[in-house]
Amino acid sequence: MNLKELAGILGLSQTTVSRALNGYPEVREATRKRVMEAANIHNYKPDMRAKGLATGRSMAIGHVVPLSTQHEMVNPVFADFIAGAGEIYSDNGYDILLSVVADVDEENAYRKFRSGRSVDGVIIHGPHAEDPRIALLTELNIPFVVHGRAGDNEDRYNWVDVNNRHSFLRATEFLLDLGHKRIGLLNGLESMDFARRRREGYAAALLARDIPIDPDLMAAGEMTEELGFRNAKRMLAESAPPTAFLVSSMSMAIGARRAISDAGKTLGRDVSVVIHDDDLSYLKNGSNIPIFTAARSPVRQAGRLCAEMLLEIIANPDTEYRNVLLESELMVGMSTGPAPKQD
Amino acid sequence: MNLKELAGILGLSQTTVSRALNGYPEVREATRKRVMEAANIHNYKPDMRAKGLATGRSMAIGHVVPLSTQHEMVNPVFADFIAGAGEIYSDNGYDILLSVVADVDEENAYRKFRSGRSVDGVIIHGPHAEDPRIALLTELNIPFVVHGRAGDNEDRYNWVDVNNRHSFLRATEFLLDLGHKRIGLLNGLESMDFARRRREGYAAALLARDIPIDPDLMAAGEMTEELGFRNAKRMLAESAPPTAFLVSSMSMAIGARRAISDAGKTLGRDVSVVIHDDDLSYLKNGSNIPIFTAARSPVRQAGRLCAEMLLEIIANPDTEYRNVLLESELMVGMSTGPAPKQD
DNA sequence: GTGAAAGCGCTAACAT
DNA sequence: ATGTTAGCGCTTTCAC
Repeated sequence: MNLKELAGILGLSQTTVSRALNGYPEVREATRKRVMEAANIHNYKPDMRAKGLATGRSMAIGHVVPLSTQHEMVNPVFADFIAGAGEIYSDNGYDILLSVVADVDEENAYRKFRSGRSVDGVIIHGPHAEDPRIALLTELNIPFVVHGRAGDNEDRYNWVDVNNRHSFLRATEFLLDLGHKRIGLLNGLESMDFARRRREGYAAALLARDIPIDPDLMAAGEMTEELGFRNAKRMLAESAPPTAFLVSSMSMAIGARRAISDAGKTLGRDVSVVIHDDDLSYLKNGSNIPIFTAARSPVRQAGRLCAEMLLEIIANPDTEYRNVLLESELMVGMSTGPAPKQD
Repeated sequence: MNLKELAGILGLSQTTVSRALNGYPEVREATRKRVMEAANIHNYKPDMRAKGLATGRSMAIGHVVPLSTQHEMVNPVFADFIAGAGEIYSDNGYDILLSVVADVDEENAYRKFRSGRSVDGVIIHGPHAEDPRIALLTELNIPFVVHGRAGDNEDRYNWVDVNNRHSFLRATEFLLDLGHKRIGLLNGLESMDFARRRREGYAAALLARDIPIDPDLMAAGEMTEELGFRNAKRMLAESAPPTAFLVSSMSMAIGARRAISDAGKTLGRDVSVVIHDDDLSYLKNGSNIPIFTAARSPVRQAGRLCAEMLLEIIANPDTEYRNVLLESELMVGMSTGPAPKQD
């Protein structure tokens, strides 16, 4: 069933039917009602491609998922982000066009989005410090929002980020307040913008209290359980091991937890602070685990905000650059120590 | 840059340029070469919508992500599956069209795929026992492959599944061989086909050795760490607690591990067997954790196979129904007990 | 081997 | 308030 057929049945022109269906004001209400009903009865739904061809819109948002040749891991926050953004998209009739590509082909994927006119806008995931995609998409003139930030030109593009620096500063202060002096940092890859900011926050908190920064207590790498385990283990084997860990993801925290347990440390006194995604269910009960506080990073909410921002930009391209800085939420899971300082 | 412009530059007709670009045989090689080069230089890429409109193909595969109103969790294997399928898709010029919808709207999402002609085929994720989507998609006459199976009409649709029943049977036998008599089952929601099969495997292994099936040792629910923790805790508190656990996902295993640790059990003797996804990095070192063997379920590989199968079906619609049954791989992570029986 | 023209299903400018 | 017509950018007969 297409427009022509439907119009034929109704004894109307395609134009009128189209107008009635798309809410144009100049059609009589009685006609609109009749058209709507017929469309329902015959289960008419427009061909999105033809619609796109005619209007220049595709009603889809592009997300590129790079599969690294090095470390084959899908961005762990991707699913949660999509869940949040997807809510907004479907409320507005948009779909997601996913392009899974080898990371070396990423640029080409965006170019194809552009020239194939297959999307109305894109979201950039996992920005590096100084990310080339910003310049590329600006050049391609395709509306985009960055989930995160890329370096320091923060006023030259649209973004939604969580305050990673402040989160880690706050979390470090919290550990310092508990009396810890040697705090191990298990960070993500520091080529990533978020990891760089996290380290800055960590370092700033230490410096503010004149505690020297020990390179041996800092590790950066992929956020896997394996690396969390290995790096924590290495640090714990040093002559002056850390008494607490600041961890950059759930997986690493689990690895660190294992290393702590292997090293025979008593769980109640070892502390990890983890900043990560929405699932912090493990905090909701008072069990005896070394992770007892976390900075909850609202990934799903970020997804919603990115999507809202992008749709607005698409609808109204000439607005100023916009951005949102979310605060993560410091959560306490058990009470073996004082509550975190709320600032 | 569109076809018309490119043809203009070359002094050829659109037809010839189109034919040259799409590998039709009737164009002279010299011409083809000239066209290809010009296309490259001017960075010509076809408008996919127009192409789709003309050919009837959209070069996209639909995946529907239902967001349950009850339990807001994204299918945990989704990211890994997409990574595998995405490889195949992008090799063949396909993209993924993702529709995130409230689960009650799922049927409508497929209907929109159909009438909007936005996809050439779909993958069904997380099939329930007797899944209505099979009938729906068959009726809509849209090519599809199921990741998993839906009930017992296995010869009436295309599917790629892992042998859940056999995995859990084998894993249970393994625990029995170690001398365990009371084995706790922490299963997924048993409305899901895979969970039902896993329970069958578990039950069959016990029955074969005349071990009664104790309902108190079986739990089914969402595969979260929280539920793994709670159910393991409950079982461990019983008068005759389990001496081993069979766990249906990584998250639940982590929860169970915590419950075991809380209960003060010695780690070396408590056993969990987990069947889950690709990331089993935690097994690669011999640390002292209660999870020491796992059935590795090749999600990414399943993604590849589903994608390959679907593309073949799309290319050749009149083939017989096809299916692939993958075996999970039983892995041993530490050697506190005998190696698993390989059968 | 190449080109002209029709058409895919829709929207939008221009009538009436 | 409704209809006519001309595209959107591509593929695909049909002609030469």
